[in-house]
Amino acid sequence: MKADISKDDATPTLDDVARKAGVSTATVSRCLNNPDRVVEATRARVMEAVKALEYTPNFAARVMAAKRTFTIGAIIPTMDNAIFARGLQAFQEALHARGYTLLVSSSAYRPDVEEEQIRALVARGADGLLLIGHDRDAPIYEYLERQKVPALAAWSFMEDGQIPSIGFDNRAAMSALAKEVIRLGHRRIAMISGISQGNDRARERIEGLKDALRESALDVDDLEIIETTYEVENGAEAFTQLMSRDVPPTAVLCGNDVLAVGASLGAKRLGLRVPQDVSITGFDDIELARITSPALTTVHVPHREMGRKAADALIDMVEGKKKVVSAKLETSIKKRHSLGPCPGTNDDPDHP
Amino acid sequence: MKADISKDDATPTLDDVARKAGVSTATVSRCLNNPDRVVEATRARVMEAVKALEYTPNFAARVMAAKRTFTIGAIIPTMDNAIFARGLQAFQEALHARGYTLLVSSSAYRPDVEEEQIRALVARGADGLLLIGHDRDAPIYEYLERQKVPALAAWSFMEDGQIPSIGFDNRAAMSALAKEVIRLGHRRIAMISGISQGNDRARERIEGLKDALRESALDVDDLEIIETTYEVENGAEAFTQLMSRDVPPTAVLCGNDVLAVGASLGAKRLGLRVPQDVSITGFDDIELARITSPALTTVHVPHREMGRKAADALIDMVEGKKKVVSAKLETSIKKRHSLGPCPGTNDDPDHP
DNA sequence: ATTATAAATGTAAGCGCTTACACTGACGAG
DNA sequence: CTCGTCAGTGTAAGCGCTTACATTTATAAT
Repeated sequence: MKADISKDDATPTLDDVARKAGVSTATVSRCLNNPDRVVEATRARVMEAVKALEYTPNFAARVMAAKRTFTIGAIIPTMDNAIFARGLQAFQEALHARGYTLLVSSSAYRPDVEEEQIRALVARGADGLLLIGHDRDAPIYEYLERQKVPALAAWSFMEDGQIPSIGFDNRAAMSALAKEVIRLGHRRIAMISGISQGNDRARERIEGLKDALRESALDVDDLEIIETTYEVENGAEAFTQLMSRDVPPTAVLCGNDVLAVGASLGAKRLGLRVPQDVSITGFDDIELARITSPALTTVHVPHREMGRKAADALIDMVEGKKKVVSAKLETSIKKRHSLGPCPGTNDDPDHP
Repeated sequence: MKADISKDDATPTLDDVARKAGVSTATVSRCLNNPDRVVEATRARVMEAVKALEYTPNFAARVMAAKRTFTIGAIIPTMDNAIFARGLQAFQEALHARGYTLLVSSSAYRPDVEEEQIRALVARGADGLLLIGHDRDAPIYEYLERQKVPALAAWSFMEDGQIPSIGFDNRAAMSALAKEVIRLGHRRIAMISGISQGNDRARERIEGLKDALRESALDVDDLEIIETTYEVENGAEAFTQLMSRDVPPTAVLCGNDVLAVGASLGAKRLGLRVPQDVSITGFDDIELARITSPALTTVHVPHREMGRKAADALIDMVEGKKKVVSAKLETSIKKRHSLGPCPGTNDDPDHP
């Protein structure tokens, strides 16, 4: 009795499908990629064979031959935090709608790790890359250019960056919020920021606050800023530190909502009421901002819109449709309850 | 004047490196993959060429030839929610430490999307897959088996599942929490659960509550359960609904922290104090649970440990080291402030 | 019917890498 | 001095797919 050679336990290949359908591999390939270049009857036969064999194209082989992966990579600073979650979810949905798959990896806010991940994704054939912000060394942009992998920056807007961006003006947004704080009578203002090194969003937000201070003729040198990593507990600690000063601030602006929630927590521990004793503001308007109490006055960022637009723009770049795609999205101040008039001020501008 | 053929603008290949170093492609390949099989002097020369050319191996080609990708795929129900974030972060870190890359995609809690993503990741050559829970149709497991792609389930433990799991006993954990609730005098108990269809974690948690009820000789039929998707606002709405009953519950157990925070929010809107008027509990112990007020009494799940162990177990499976790796992790009840004695009960068992 | 033209399909050459196998030369044993 | 051994390299055969080009077949115009 002969061994049954055809007992094919391995995963079927294009060749198997072709043989089964009685056509050439080219035809099978066309059925899968350009169905309209194959006559109906043949296509039906091929598709049947595909189904019968449960054929799935080998991705690596396809990539190698076609030099396209329909894969977009995204490298975000962290997954362990909701800041990027919503925008990324929208980004993925939009990609999916256009037939692309998203690969996500995180850099832990470390430039060297980010670079490694960029190379890994490019090596894996990502057709395009979504990066957060603009802060990175020139060589990596050159690398991307050499590899001809288009990249787009999000969560930050820069008119003439090395790569186009879909984002918002962190500086102007923070400035607007700070002006509101100042309008409410606050003069002693402090800030808890994320680490600004290698993070243009954080840096721009700081600058925005300074802009507002200057515009109101307040002394920028008086501004105390504590930089810390994005964790609730760190926000609490920084806040405690700030309030231990001889002349503690009456308003603490935070670089993001996570830090602001931490500050809130710090205030609670110190027995301070927000906003009666001290005002706190956030940035990003993640869900957390709404459900914490008091609910955070913060800068609303259109995360979902940003994700969606970034996806469309990036795919356009990948498919070579358009060139310049940068877009500046509008942010707004979301007034909730963590910001109030400066204590000791007689006149609340909103209730004169 | 002849065109300068050697002006190679394209990305360098193994061949280019080999030529530059004056060796064969096999040697270059060996330098990269089995450095000790090449003599020092040659290796140095090759490495120099690699550096000079800024050579990066073509991933697809490597995969195709070697049939290994050093890539692990993970499919989680959603990224738009912190439940999986921490565990996944730990998972990625552990993978990275062992030289693997993580590819994440999300299924939006939809079985059909999950299946699509599984196939996509397998096609992309994932060496192994991390899946959440055990609820999926048999054919997909057969597919995985046929493709010889090992998979591991996390966030759920099942002794004899189709695939091994690194998780915890959702049922026992919820039962333990419910017993605590009952011990505090609560008799009218309700639950807000995630959609249990296709979600074994949600289902097990419901069963756990029922177990506790039965053990305390309470009528399971009296238990009202509202199922809704994991969003804060849905938790609030479900809570409001529950409290509008003729005989509202005195304790509302939630399928997870997000829903519990929503319930809390609902209570606030209704003017109910937690836990004086009504008790609320969560599940998962994500950061949110600690910072919401009142801080949530919830089930603590060792997310980071789970992620780490899952990574190690999965890699062991991929590398064929071990076979059975299932592990049941311990959970604990995290007592905070959202659970109190039943109102109207004279005796608080903790302060008799 | 005949031929020009277009549509459908087949042929086969890679894509860039790994690896089985072949080869070379140095070394120690006999 | 010869031969077997073996470490270090080279040769070349794929891996499974896409696609330019060649070939065949259908369609339309004469």
